[in-house]
Amino acid sequence: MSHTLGPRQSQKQQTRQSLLDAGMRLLDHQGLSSLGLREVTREAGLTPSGFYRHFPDLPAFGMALVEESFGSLRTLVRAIRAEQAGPDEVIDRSIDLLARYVHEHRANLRFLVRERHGGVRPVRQAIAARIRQFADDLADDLAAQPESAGWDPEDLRVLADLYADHTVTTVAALLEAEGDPEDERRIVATARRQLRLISIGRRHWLDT
Amino acid sequence: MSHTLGPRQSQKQQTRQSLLDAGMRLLDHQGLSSLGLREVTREAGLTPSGFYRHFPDLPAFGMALVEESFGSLRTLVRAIRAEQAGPDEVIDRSIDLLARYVHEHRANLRFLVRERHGGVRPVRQAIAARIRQFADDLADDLAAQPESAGWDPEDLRVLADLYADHTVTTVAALLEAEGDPEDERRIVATARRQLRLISIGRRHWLDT
DNA sequence: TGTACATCAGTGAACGCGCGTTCACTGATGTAC
DNA sequence: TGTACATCAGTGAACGCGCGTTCACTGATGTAC
Repeated sequence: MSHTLGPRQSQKQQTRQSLLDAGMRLLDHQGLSSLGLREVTREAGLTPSGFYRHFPDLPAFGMALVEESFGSLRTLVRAIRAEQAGPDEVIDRSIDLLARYVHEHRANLRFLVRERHGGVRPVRQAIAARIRQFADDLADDLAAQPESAGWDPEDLRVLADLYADHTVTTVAALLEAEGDPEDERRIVATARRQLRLISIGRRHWLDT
Repeated sequence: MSHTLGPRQSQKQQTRQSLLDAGMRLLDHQGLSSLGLREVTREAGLTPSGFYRHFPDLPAFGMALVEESFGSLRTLVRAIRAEQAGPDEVIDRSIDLLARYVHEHRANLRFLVRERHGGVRPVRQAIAARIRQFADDLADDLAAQPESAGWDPEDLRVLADLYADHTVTTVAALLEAEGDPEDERRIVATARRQLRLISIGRRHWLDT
């Protein structure tokens, strides 16, 4: 029995979303651990006490922001996994994809990069777990490729970690560029060459 | 005309240092932007108002912590530069060095890794500048090596960036291990293999 | 060396302020008949 | 369809609290003679 939400429910959901949006907006300029409840409700146009109709407390709000940010990342991860680790043109396409995503989901990515080593432990752990999952998936993808014939599974995992860390580092660098096209081009070009160097290393890994 | 500091001066310096130490202790569990003046003076055993005999305000205290942390890093950077980017045993020694430094300067490194993408812009910029300087120096070192004959200087700079970013990533991973020997061994082994893969890529870079 | 005055690191009280959280409330939406 | 009661998202006042900063002070250290 599906039915559309009544005006009450849908209005509530909208308010909840406006709180999350306000939080993300404020987190562009500050860390999660210095984000205040009154600050968020002020930005969202809600009474401080109204906050408690949507979240039990401030830490829960922080975790909701993590969920929200990862949600927006799912398609990026899927797209990268579909492309990663082939010949040069695939590298080029992956990096372009990354650069485009940084433009479209700047706030979410900045939040994740910042809080990855931030002051709130549960948030840090949640982010680490997702990145580990990404590397695990990448290792599976690599194992399925013909270039990986004869590879020790552990070595493949090490390679996947290197790709994953490199991706995170590149995202962080692109964010730091603050949209400056010159900086972005330089970062993209650097990332490309680094991936190329890694794939050369991969090609000759079993030579010795 | 050199003369030892009188009791007043030396006591003042000692108090200043105890404020910095207290700050570093507190920053193990939280971000700079949520660090409070009263919190710091309480931890240091000083009156809140006494703080102003040593720092004009809280942001200045934050920058002093950056200075302090980089000071402890200088010898690490020098040691890594002396070793970096040769045959396998040199890779091994560099990584061991890194792991040792993480143990000895945990608080300083955690602070830098955390605030590298943290909420305080001047701090972020100061840290980025130092890492860039590290990569610049590394590029110079690489250029002086015989393996770099025939290399485009830009490619060398890209390689140096890869080494620098990899170093930072490894430090962050070691910090996350929280001293657990099992985790640390795994991280060190992974970092070693990744550096080896990169050096293989470097060896065959000019082949194509 | 002894004395009289200056310096200044650290104290403790006071300030105004914004914080997170609680509570009784209001009034639009939902439900039962 | 109309009516009477229940629900509950959002309000606004109030609370106790710790914050950063100021200020006049104290008493040990420094200096001049």
